[in-house]
Amino acid sequence: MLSQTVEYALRAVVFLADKVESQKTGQIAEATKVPPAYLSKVLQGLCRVEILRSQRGIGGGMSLAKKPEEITILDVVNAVEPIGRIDSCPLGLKEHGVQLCALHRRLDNALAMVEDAFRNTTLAEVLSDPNPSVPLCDFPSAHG
Amino acid sequence: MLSQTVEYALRAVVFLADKVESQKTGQIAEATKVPPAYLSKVLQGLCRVEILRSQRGIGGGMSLAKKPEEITILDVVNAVEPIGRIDSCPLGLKEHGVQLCALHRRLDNALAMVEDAFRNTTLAEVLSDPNPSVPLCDFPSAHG
DNA sequence: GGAAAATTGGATGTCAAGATCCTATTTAGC
DNA sequence: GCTAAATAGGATCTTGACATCCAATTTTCC
Repeated sequence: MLSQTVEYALRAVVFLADKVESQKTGQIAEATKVPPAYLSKVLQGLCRVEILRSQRGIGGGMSLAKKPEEITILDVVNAVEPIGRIDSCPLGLKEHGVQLCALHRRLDNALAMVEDAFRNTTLAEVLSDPNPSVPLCDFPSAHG
Repeated sequence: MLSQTVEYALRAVVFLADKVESQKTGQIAEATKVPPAYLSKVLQGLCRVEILRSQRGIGGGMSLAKKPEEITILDVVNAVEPIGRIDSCPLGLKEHGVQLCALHRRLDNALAMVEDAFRNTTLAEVLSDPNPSVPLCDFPSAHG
């Protein structure tokens, strides 16, 4: 239900949120197990919406454009593939104004719950979660 | 975030939940504004999991295989495109057992909320919703 | 200024979802 | 049994998501 690209993007930003220096896309790709060439495109997209910042040339790479406390899961998801809330009748009929029918209102409520959950979770919260499994599952807690 | 096919399937079952007689796929397609040939395939899938029942020949068509109180949104969604809960680390690492990391646990929690919401909504509830917009937006309340 | 290191972006390939069409099969009614 | 009405299912087409590759551009360091 969540696209592969969203998953890739989230892995990358979580990985970067833990780092103080910029990281090359190759490093990020290896750590997050994402195809490097494809990850490159995904990261470009995240740069355009200013979640990431890129630096070319020697010593360059990718880094967060904001503090981890200022980036939410929703920011990342929306940059890649918006949740797609239902804001008007998908059948296109306007007979009932903006009010959704029972079916679509319930579907949209579910989407709203997801959106809220994502909006209320920052990268900082993910990193500080007292979960014995470290983010991305396979990283020892080597920060830097 | 919800696939087009899920939307089509839900429209069809909600439409049928309101009918006592079986409906031809062409009628369903027209009412729900879904491409007829494609809807046919979707309905076939719903028959296989026994959400719908089909009847060939003159006077045949599609009808619910169960009472509207016994079919949930989740039943329909799962028949077409399962929610895709995250039950193990997407990176494939097993170092931390079955425990998800902070990122994936939060993503899975969001999926769980959707799953619960869908499991707790039957077609009967959708139909009896006191919403001024009738289901599928454009149907007058002509039952039959 | 030249070489090496990195991202950028265009072109292209692959595969599954979405969609269509046509024939086969089943069924009701005569 | 024959015919008309309906679904079943196979073959095919189209489009977008996912993915790869390579040349162009920017940047640092010497």
